[in-house]
Amino acid sequence: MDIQEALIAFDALSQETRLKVFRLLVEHGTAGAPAGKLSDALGIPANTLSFHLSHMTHAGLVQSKREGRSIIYSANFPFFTGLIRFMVKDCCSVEFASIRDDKNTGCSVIELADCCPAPQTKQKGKKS
Amino acid sequence: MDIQEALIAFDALSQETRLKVFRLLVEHGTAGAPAGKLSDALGIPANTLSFHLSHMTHAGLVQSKREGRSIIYSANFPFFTGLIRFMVKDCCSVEFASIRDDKNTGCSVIELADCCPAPQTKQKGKKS
DNA sequence: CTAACATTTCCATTATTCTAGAACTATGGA
DNA sequence: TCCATAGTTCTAGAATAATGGAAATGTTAG
Repeated sequence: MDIQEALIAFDALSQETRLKVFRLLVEHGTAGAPAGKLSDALGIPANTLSFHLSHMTHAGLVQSKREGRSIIYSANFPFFTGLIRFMVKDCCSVEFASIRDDKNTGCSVIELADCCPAPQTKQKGKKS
Repeated sequence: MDIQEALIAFDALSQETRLKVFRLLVEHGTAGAPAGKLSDALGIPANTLSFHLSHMTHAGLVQSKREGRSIIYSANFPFFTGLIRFMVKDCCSVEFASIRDDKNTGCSVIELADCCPAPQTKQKGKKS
């Protein structure tokens, strides 16, 4: 993920209808849901939704496949986690968000500092 | 962080100048940098930058304080990590991104699945 | 082939956002 | 006080994005 891709991804997520669509698709998991179902669920005209879905597809956030008369949309999870990785690596400071790869699980492990307005009473193992 | 806040945050990050400003501020850490320095560094007219900084401040991404004649802007790291938390908790599936609190360190620990295009039967080796 | 269906494309309208010149406000120094 | 410096606000035009009606496309069933 480079800065230009991230920009387009943020843009896709910065509109209420699109963010709602994305969250709805997340609920439907990798199986996804047909455009009409999303349109019904959100009460948005099919053509308007189609515009937003196309926007999100272009951004990389969702993908689609035809299944009979329907077109099934689904969230592109690897892309979304890629965006999170970009935010941690390239838009934050290691003091607040660090990332490392866990060789055993093959996962990226992110630690977010719990730097809240009201610091905990114990808080002894704090670095920094 | 609720959906409305996240929307405004994504909007703030979805514009090239603003994302560049944020990344620049991240480099300056908690100390931050005066508006003029950002303006010079990015080659953007002061008034245009001011418009974007105000946008970002309203979103919660940055904060400012006056210091003599300068106004020092800095990244709001807790807010930004809050946005990452929101993305993991409320915009993703546990299969791809999980989050838990580490009682010892007081940090949130996120695990991002290394979900590659070709899901092998077993994947012990790391691939980049 | 025709009809019904699911979705997209085309188009015009409306709304929002970006940009930068000019004017304005706030601060510190002589 | 007057001046220079540092930023912000006002303003309006240009550019971009969102919306939904109507028409077009692609798919399946009869």
